[in-house]
Amino acid sequence: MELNKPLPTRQREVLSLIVSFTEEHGYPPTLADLAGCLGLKNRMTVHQHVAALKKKGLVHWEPKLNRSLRVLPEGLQVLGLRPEQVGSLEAEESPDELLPQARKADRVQSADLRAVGKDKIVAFPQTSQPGIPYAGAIAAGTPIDAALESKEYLEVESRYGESGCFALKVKGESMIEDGIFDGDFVIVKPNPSPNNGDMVVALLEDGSATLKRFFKEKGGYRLQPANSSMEPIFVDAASGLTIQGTVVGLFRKM
Amino acid sequence: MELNKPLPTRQREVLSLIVSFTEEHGYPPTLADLAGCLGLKNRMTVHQHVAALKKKGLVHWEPKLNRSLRVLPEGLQVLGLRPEQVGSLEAEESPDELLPQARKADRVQSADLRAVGKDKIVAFPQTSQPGIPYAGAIAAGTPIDAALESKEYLEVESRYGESGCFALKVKGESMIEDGIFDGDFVIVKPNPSPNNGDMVVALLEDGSATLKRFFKEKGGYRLQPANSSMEPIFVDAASGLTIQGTVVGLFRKM
DNA sequence: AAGGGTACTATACTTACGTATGTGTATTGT
DNA sequence: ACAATACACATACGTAAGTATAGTACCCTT
Repeated sequence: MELNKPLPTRQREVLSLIVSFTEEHGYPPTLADLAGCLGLKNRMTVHQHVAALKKKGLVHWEPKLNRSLRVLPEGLQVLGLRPEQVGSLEAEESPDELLPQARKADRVQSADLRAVGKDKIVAFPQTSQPGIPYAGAIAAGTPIDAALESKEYLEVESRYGESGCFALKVKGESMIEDGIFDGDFVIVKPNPSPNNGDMVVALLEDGSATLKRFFKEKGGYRLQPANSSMEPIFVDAASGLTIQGTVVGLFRKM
Repeated sequence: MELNKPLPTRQREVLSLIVSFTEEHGYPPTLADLAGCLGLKNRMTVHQHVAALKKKGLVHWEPKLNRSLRVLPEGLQVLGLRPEQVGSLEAEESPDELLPQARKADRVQSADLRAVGKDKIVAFPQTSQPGIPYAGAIAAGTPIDAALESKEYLEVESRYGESGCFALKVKGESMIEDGIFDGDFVIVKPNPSPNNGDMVVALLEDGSATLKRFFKEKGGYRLQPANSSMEPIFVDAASGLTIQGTVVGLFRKM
């Protein structure tokens, strides 16, 4: 079986060290450099580790070419780094020893877990994000490794956050047949005039808000759930139906 | 007496070549590399030129250290380039005035390191999106206007983009009963070891990728679609099943 | 008990790379 | 005419750096 194996500790350390060494010195390390930083007595050990990294497609390394070592985007991803963060002389911890680097990666991971386990909507300070790397269509064969070099990013917040959109958490099953489940978040764009068939957030007379599809009919409006066990709501044109916006996106955490 | 002498043609060419070579290859050139690019038959000629450049303080060049050649800011200035335009990997852009104050401070701090090592400064865009305003649960009455004052934000990219996650576009209907439709984006976290019942991106022997729920069973694995009209896939433990990651989020554009 | 992956060491190469030394030719400007 | 500078080439040498081969040891899982 070939389940995604975790990168061996030492290889991850080497990978991380290549990044920090290159950042610090402005040129890539030699095997001897790496060995020295790792406290190894022999270059061959590093040679083996780097060879493994190359085989896994995480680094670029031309045979017999001095200092040609380079960490590929895939490698940065393994370390939890973004390409934009590398190459800048940013606040990094001492690159000399390498254990802190390894722990740094662990820290990122645990931070992620903490966020996942936490309440769904959290506002915590964050550094800039261009987006989520987009790796291609899932049925298109073997996309991951090759596609992650892509510069495409799935942009969510930048697309919706800036145009007055807001998020709502969905309760209930009224739109289940449209693939919107209880607990999902819909991204709503304030919209004065929805089109027929748009999914809208409607505010009813009684003050309750509901998520339905909007249809204009003779003498009023029909709010149609996507759940065959539920009945549509008919609203008279004269009564107070307020459309708060149309649904332009959906987000679900698992 | 020592007024600005114009840089000799050939030296300027060498200087420019160092920049472009480094950008293109990701590592600095050797003297032989430069000689080759310049059509010279001998490394010594380049050696002289580079030595002259070093003497003029335009490049950093450590004696006997392979590929330690680097163009200093002064050199970039001579070429009419701005330091921000020169990136090691690919990041660039963001002129000085857009940098937040904090980042400028970081630069001052890195001035030490510059003397020791590098001077390449790559600024990256700071779009700083806090997220999508979260307005509450949709069934909770009349939330919108009041809730928009809320300081809560639905964070998407910051949560997933940083931890090595990537996005895949879903093709097909195999997970339709789990509310994942054709055209949706799943956010995948690279995961070495999925748990039973996790939704995973699996790479099958034939090279195709598929989105299924993962179950470990005696003697192998079951990849279960969420579509009653489709059959589960059984994979023998010995054969090549690669799990590329588990699905941790879903995003749909409408 | 056997096999495989990880991790490290040691010796001994071959090649890549920087450098010293020397020669030569134009083109400048005084 | 002379020196100074820019530019180029060749030979040769020493070291920096990558690599082949071989061996040890510690875990795992089967």
